[in-house]
Amino acid sequence: MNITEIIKEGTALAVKELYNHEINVNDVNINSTRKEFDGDYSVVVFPFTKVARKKPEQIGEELGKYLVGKYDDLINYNVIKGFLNLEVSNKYWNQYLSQVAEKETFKKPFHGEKIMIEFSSPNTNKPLHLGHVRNILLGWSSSKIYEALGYEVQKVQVINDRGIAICKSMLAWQMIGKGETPKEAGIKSDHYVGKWYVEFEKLFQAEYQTWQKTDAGQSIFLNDKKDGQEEAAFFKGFKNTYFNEHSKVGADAKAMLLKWEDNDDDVRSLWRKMNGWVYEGFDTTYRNLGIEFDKLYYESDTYLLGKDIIEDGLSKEIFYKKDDGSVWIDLEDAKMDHKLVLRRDGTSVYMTQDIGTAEHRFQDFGAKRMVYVVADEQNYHFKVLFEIMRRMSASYADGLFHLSYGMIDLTTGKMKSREGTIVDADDLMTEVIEAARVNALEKGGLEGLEEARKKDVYRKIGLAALKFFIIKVNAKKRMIFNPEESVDLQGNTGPYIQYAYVRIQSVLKKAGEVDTSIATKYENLGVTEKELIGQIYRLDEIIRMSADQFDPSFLASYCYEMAKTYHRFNHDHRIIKAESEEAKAFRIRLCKVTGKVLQFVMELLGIEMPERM
RNA sequence: GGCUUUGUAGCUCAACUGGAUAGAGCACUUGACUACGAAUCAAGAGGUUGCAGGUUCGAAUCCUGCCAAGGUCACCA
Repeated sequence: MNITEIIKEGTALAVKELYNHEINVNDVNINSTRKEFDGDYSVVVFPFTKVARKKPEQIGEELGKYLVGKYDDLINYNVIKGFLNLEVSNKYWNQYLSQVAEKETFKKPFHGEKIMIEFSSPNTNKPLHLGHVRNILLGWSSSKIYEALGYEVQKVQVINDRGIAICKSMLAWQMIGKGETPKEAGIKSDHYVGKWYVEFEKLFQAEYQTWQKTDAGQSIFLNDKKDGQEEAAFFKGFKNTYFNEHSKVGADAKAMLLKWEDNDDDVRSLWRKMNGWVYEGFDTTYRNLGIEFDKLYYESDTYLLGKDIIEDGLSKEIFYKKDDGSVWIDLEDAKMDHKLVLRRDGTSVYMTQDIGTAEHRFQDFGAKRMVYVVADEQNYHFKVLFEIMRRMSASYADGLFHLSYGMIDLTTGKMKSREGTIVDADDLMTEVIEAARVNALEKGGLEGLEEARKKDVYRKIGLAALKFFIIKVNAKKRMIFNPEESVDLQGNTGPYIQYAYVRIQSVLKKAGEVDTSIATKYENLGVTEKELIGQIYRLDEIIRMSADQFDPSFLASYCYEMAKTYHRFNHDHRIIKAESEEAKAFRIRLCKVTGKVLQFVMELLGIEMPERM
């Protein structure tokens, strides 16, 4: 049994014996003792004042005396206000360290449970951007965390490969692309398709502007405008209607979508060609980011799913049909609205697809837990979806989870494609790696290394800076992205943690073979040494917490704290020329374990460690 | 307007889920390389936790009401 459990159980036992009152072990409130006081763990004694009918200080004394008397590993106590500070023996810490040093891995063995995690989910008409990067890092990291807890994880990407958006790119390319390929244009292929999407918007805007001046445009403006509305404001709001009802290119794009749905050979082959370009580009981006998927779902395969489930639900009276033939669900008793699930022409909407896809995936993989990594703008959608699945009595309904994250803002405001402020994922990676290269050359720590390995280190450092910068922020919160800070290499950053690891490797290399078996004879543990072991001790707890809340940011601050303690330890103590052989053996062991933990946790965050930097 | 999320140092974020004097980094001011890597360490300054009430031995955290910002309320995805 580990020390925190001993303290909790001992306290519960003490309360029972001393005050004749039963309490739940988990209700014992303990935390790490603050630095300014003596001790390792503190028990909060206020909750016992009622049952003991004594002052907190007196209860603290009595509990402290009881615990220290009963358990050898607790060697001292003091009471300050309502807090009982307990000191754990050096022997305990030292033995704990030797146990951890024996471990081959911190990963838990497979226990049979499965979890599916969907993330990234791009559209094929545009390249990946900063928003996707946050999504991907959260999804990837959550996958790694659940794997570490012994789950079988299925990493899934849904590709939104159909719809009006990709038709716009296709149409523009067909109209003015003259059969050009991305290779001929010298542009990364997903960016190339994105370029035609932008070209379409230009064509459309030009057409729209011209139309606004025509008699037809003016008469609609004069008839439909609200009182006192400016012409520019009116036409801004009218854009969608214009696209759907008046636009030539809009009609062409819609016609193309219909042809696509009719399986028209020419349209389908153009669609396959251009999506192929996009996938090629995405693959490169994913590879550079260091991530991969186990399975891809294409919306073109799944967009018709779900209708049969709606029929089934209709017969069970979970849904109802309106006079016009459209199908709805009434969620008012769950404090939501009525929601459409089938159009009056019988075609599906977004919700229908998601209902069908959930069932489809469950049949594919059989995971009771399915996680959707999607930005918080879709909170309501998922709330509705999960409620519907519950009412359909899906066996996995309670295992559905929306990993909702806040969107990223820039220091200058929101990212908007129309204003050209979208931060592109490929550009971003190039920039951070370049910044890492410039910095590494300045520091000169890589001299003598061959060029290919140097490049690998630049990549690891740059990506660490970028990934850590994003992942250290609580997933649920909206965050502000400052490009300059994202390439910072000092302070609370990925490279700071990498540097701790590199220092460890350097020490271990210089030390050579050291017999660590005498480490447990070392008795005078210093403050930073104890602190470091105390942090190692918390690894499982932090992983558990990140998993439960689907938030890797806990692990990010955990490794930052640990790296920081290591740097201080490294500064305060001599390792290779320690004051005794026991001290040296102990510190080498501490270095090894710290290095292993740091590497393990950073891997859960999707960040690689360099051996030098 | 309904529902919902957020508001903490000049800036970017923490605070282990109700515990002790609210902590880090950046930026700013100092100090430490003839020490195992200075991408480091040590120190200084910086706060009415949006505001006002309430619950509690104890509130940044829970409740209520305001204020501000975001999201969402499509037969879009």
